[in-house]
Amino acid sequence: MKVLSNASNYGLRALLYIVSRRGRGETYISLGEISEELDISFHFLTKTMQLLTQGEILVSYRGPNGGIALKRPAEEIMLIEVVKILEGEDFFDTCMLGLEGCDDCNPCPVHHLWREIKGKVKHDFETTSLAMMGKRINEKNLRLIP
Amino acid sequence: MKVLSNASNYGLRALLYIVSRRGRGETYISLGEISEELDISFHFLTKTMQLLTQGEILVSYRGPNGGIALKRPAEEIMLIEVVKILEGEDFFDTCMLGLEGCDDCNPCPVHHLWREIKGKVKHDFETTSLAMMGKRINEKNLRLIP
DNA sequence: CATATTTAAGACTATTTTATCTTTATATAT
DNA sequence: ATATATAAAGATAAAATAGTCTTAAATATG
Ligand code: SF4
Ligand code: SF4
Repeated sequence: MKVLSNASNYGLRALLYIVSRRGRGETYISLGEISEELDISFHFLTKTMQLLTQGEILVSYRGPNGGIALKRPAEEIMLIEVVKILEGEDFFDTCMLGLEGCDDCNPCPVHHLWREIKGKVKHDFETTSLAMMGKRINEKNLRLIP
Repeated sequence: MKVLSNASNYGLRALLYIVSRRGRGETYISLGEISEELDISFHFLTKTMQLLTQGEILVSYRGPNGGIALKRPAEEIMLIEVVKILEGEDFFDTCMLGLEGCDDCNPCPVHHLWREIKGKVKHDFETTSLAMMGKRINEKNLRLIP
């Protein structure tokens, strides 16, 4: 059961890497460092992070000592915003049986199940900020690599 | 957010079509009828249903008036069995961030969220039988097509 | 037996996702 | 100025998923 694409996985892990390493003094973190630390293909990661830069999550700076950094406070960036950029705005419009053009009034046989599941995922993503995750990672010493 | 492949979607919809139309007298329902009624590619559906036949969910019969039928009572077939055949036995072993080799003791930053979500999906699939769905479909007149 | 109907099997094509490689643009440092 | 480090952009390749087409095997019927 895969709910996120690899691109999203990489993007989220990279952001979590950044927020969990804040305060070490660096302003920009290079994509080379992230791809190496997290063992993610450099070029693929680059493309993914470009989307987040275009999506106003990150700012980037070229040249020596350049890299990427959060554009806004980590407290203000909810996971849902990241996911919507990487997966598309319609991420939560998809359906369990792949049907279309339906709502609570015109449900398919699994709508009641799907509604709850999708609701929980959406709620989780809406209420979790990068700051919360960063704190959690450091406090519990959680891993970002296999 | 897509949790099931197209093959699973088609397979489930076909099974639901069968159980919601039981008792009309036919023993076997042809793949041609199903693919037409549900607007699913005939050949693709055929391949999918072959997996379910091999997986002891269906029996098939060739020749005129042939088709497929449930091998066991609809009460005994839980959705999880179907999904595991079509998606693989490891369907519930995948992870939110795509990491591997982890469990409750070695969690990644989103493990607590993922655990709950995956648990609910698994529980839903484990406790829902084809018979329950068939009854539901007929009682509430639910649709299987877009 | 001959023919029509239906599933089984597998080759083939198309699309999407994932990954790699190459080139370009921009900034820094010497 | 020149060399170096870095992100941006885009071309190309590989792999996974989805879909189509062809042929074979089994069965029923006349
Ligand atoms: S009825 Fe609900 S679960 Fe089914 S396809 Fe529509 S929105 Fe999705
Ligand atoms: S820690 Fe949990 S959610 Fe994270 S990758 Fe492992 S099993 Fe999946």
